[in-house]
Amino acid sequence: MAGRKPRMPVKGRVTIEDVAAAAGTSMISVSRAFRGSARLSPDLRARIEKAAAALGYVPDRAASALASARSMNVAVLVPSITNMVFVEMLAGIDAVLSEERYQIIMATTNYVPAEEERQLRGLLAFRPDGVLLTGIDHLPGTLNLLKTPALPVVQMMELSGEAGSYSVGFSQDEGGAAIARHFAGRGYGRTGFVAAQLDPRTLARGAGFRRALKEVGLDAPYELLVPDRSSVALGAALLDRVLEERPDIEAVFFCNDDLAQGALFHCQRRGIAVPQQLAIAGFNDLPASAWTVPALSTVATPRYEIGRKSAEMLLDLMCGRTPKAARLDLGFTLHAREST
Amino acid sequence: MAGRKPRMPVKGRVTIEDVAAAAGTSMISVSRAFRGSARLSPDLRARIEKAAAALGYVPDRAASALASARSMNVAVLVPSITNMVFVEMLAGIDAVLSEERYQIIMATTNYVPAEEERQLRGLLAFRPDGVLLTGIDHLPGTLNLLKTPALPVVQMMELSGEAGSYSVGFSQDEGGAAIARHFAGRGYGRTGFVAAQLDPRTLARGAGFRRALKEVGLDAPYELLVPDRSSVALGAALLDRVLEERPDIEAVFFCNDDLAQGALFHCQRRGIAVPQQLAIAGFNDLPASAWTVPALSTVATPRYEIGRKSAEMLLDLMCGRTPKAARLDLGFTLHAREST
DNA sequence: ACAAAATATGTTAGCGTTAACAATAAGCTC
DNA sequence: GAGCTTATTGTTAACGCTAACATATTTTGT
Repeated sequence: MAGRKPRMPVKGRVTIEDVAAAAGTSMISVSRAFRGSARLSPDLRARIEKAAAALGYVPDRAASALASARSMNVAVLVPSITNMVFVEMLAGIDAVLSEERYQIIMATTNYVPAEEERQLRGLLAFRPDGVLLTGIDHLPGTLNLLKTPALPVVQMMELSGEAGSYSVGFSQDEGGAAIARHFAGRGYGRTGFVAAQLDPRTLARGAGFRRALKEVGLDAPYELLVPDRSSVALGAALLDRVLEERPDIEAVFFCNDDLAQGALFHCQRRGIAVPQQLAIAGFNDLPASAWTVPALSTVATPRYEIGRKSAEMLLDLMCGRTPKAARLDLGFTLHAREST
Repeated sequence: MAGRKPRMPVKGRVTIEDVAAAAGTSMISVSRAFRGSARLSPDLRARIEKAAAALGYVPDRAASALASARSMNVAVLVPSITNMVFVEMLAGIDAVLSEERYQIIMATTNYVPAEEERQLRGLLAFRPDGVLLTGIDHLPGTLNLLKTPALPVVQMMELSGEAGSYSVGFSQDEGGAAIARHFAGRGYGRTGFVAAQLDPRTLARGAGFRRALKEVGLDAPYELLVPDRSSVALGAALLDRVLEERPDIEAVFFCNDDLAQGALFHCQRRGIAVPQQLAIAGFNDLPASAWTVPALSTVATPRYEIGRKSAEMLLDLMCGRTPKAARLDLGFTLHAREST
């Protein structure tokens, strides 16, 4: 009306309206055709599909999300994707969600709770229909962000005791305890626990290890905890420190396989016989751990299944269904191999 | 007007209008405050920020993208995130893009060109402002999808000869050749090339290896190529096949470090001395490769830098600037270690 | 002191899609 | 064949935000 300059049409963007015009129908029918479910005559559907293909139409999620109040996005927060454990978990999540046409919007927290909150805030701008968090320890602000729009949330890797919260994982504490009992069964008395990247799951493993040693009547372990990020290189370095401080140590539980592999290699290099002079155990069962020489004893964790089941639980919540259980324990498996 | 039932207000969603009301100002000022750049009086800005914080306002990217024709999303396609190489590349991309408030929307192609096209179509629904692709080989349909909206695209890991296309990477072919020359320098005459997951980059390494062997006057290598996904386990299995068919082989170039590590471990298990009885080289220099015993000879690839530089180049393109170069070669480094 | 320029804020109309209706055509019951 | 249901298609008004203007308000130059 008022003589405003019309906005420059964005070049080349094909909209639902263009498709409708080309197919000789209305926008809403095109919308229905693309969402599948609605009833359309096969004839109309075919015409629309042809027109859309010819024009190279790609639906706009932003517009769709705005209009429908469903984004078909799921926000996923993981500590790191340098760690294969979380990558495999993501693969499980994606396998389930992509089937239902949900898109994963992912961010990494670098194991820092404040970073989790910051990244979550960024992901919420995508108006996700649900959220998957790693672990059960979150800042109050993080939980607050999820409270106002009452977003469905599932926590992964650990089991929550909190009422009204959903979680899929296993007992990290029991995992550590399993290693302790294994050490006891092998007759190792002077043990150690070496950990890096002291996230809650790592600490829980240590706590379980300590507890179970006590339960079977063994001495408390020598402990070496450092805040650095785990790596094979760090495992080698920490092994040196352990042997310097406790030359008589018999068995060491490394909080994950990266460290354990590094220690294993370093023993080889230093000519320390594993397990005769020193037994080594890890955690997670990374793909290479079965193939090192000696093969690494470790606790295999079902992260792919955790990803799948978490996604399924979230799917239930997003569709308004009640999940069978609010807390799903998928357990773990001790693999006693050559290194112990 | 017509007595339509008003749409249920979506519960709990705080909009820019709510913030404006609470701060006693207009929507546009809130919008400006959140986008930073626009000029606002410090007083108004403070009031808006306070109101937004109190209400727990989170901007809606979908609405913003729709209104501004800029999504601040960048689509990234990688073959796999099980492969650490691409994870590190992603880290480089994210380091640069998150700085400029862009969000990465990522999908994996599983090394399948048709899957790349399918996933790209899904990502385009996010109306990304730019696209990062892995490799320079794409289906015609894939390129077509990117042509219509004239999206900025940068190709990563390989160098494109195509005019008008942008790429950041290194010569995979030359990487393979470097191993060949290294083998020649060490005096190995009977060589082999073992590859899995036959993507274009893997094949280029093989081609370079073959070419350079010829150049230095050595026999063509024994070759074992399988389509399976690379893994440590597969490396061990392939080593057996190599030794069965060519017991007199002196040096084997595995197309990546996963396979090479598996072969290394397997030699150890079978009591084959590396490098005395058999020399082994890999490709990529994974973190563990410097720590195995013997340490693995390999070609270190600058994937983190490739990620960074690709993102910077894309940033240039998205802002309408012309990148310094359309093709950026970041090279590679041969690490001759104990395994050769 | 007064126009000109710069700064700060507001108004309006979409962006591309879908929910909620409305309308029309076709099929069915008895 | 009237009255009802069902299947198919269309119309309109949002969704939450920002571009493009318009309108104060202040600063600057001379």
